[in-house]
Amino acid sequence: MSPARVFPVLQKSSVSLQAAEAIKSLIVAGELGSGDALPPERDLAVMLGISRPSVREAIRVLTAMNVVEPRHGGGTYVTSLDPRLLARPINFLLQIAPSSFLDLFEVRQVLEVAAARLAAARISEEMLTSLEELVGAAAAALRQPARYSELDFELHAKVVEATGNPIYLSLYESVSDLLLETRRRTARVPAMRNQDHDDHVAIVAALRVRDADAAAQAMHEHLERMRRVLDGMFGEDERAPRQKEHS
Amino acid sequence: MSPARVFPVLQKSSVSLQAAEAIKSLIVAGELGSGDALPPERDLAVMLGISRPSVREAIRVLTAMNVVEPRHGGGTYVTSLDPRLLARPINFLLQIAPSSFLDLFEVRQVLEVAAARLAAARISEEMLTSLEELVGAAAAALRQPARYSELDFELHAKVVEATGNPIYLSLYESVSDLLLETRRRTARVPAMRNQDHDDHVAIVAALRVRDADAAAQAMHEHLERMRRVLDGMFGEDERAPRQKEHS
DNA sequence: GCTTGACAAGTGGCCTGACCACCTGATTAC
DNA sequence: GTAATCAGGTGGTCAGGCCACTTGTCAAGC
Repeated sequence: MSPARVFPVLQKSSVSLQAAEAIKSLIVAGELGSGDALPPERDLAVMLGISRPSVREAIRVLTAMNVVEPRHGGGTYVTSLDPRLLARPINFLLQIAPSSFLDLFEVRQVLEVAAARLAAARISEEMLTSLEELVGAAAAALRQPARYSELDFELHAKVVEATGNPIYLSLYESVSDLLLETRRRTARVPAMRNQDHDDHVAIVAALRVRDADAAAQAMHEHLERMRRVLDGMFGEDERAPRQKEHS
Repeated sequence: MSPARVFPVLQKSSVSLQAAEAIKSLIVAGELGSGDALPPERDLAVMLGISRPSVREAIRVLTAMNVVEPRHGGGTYVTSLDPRLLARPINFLLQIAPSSFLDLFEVRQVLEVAAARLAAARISEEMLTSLEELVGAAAAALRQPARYSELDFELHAKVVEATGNPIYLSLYESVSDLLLETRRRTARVPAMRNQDHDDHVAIVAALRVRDADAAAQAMHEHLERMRRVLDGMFGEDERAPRQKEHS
């Protein structure tokens, strides 16, 4: 028994992924920071002792992770490393998860209600005024479905943003992305927009006075109303929303 | 004003990243599933109208995301797509910003408290007995850190599973997997284990009588205790951890 | 003197073609 | 019938080249 322990590294990873790791660890070690330029691909290849195609694979991997950003003809640079950027690739996880709209909406509801509660304690003054401006703009756009829906979207995202938790935000963004179509459909009814707007006013008011329970409660009721509408649109039998329409 | 609107796509993305997206959408659409083989790189190049190096870049990106797994000489296959695997790449974020552990834990807390609430209403009799068995087994393992930690893990996952919402489960699994190391560290203290166990008993008891508020409350307090410990480990002053120590 | 234009070097984007290492299944030798 | 061998398919890597874009320089024009 005790099979390993002697074998040191066992690196089955490809050279390009090793190169990507090497660059990442330079960033972790602080040798490379936001905005810094990487050496040219050709130089990097020599430095790492590998070929240029392999270097390019490594850079592509880091590009897909939003760690690095190549500019055609102008070099490759470390991004802002904003946690919201780095956490983005989770989207794919949600896209793949077996799900129905109702399941997704339930997750959205949980995330947003909790976000309202957290935001009440942490929201900044700027964020608060910005929210109030959004509500004002929405009031003026009650008769323009597309415009209203845009503002609605922005408002909800801002509440989540106000939690100050970037991971939370990117999770919310992906859920909300997947629900985009359902949001468009509920926004089409004028009466619905009026109700929504009243709800928004209540939510922002609760945030203004930093009443966490009231904010959570208002958000809960707001989404509960929408859920009831969705329930009618996507009954039980509409599970598994992803399938081909032909063949 | 209104600058865009006319320009349709503006695809500045490289062909390899586009190819990666194309393959991903095949998976999302269900045309490609777990364990399926991708076409050989050479064929894929012809099919997508690009060169093999570009295809390889795309495959490398998907490999780094744990979506696909090439076997030298044996083809490239879609992985299990396990949420825990897909979430792994965020580790980089946790490395460059250790304070994100707190953000991540906050997400876990929100998910689990809400899960406890939902589970109280929906949990099945089998699930309930299974939970009670787990608590019993944990009581007997209070002096075996590794074993206890295993049971603890299983119990929490089961509560989330009892919501009946698969998205919840994959979100929870990925978050919890990323926090694995921190869980190991908090589980090392014997006194902590006793406290944890008492909390678990309370949670399961609340689920047994289907008291949603009590279950949520018990879960909240349980995690709140753990959060306080983590707060000490990754406190505020650990922000902005990346700088060079030499010039 | 200042601006403007063309030019050249540097750099990323992409491709062709080749060789090697590894796996698999069929064929062959025993 | 079994085992060794071999050939084809496939991923891993490299070399070298051409194109597109950016940037700085430098000369021509104002």
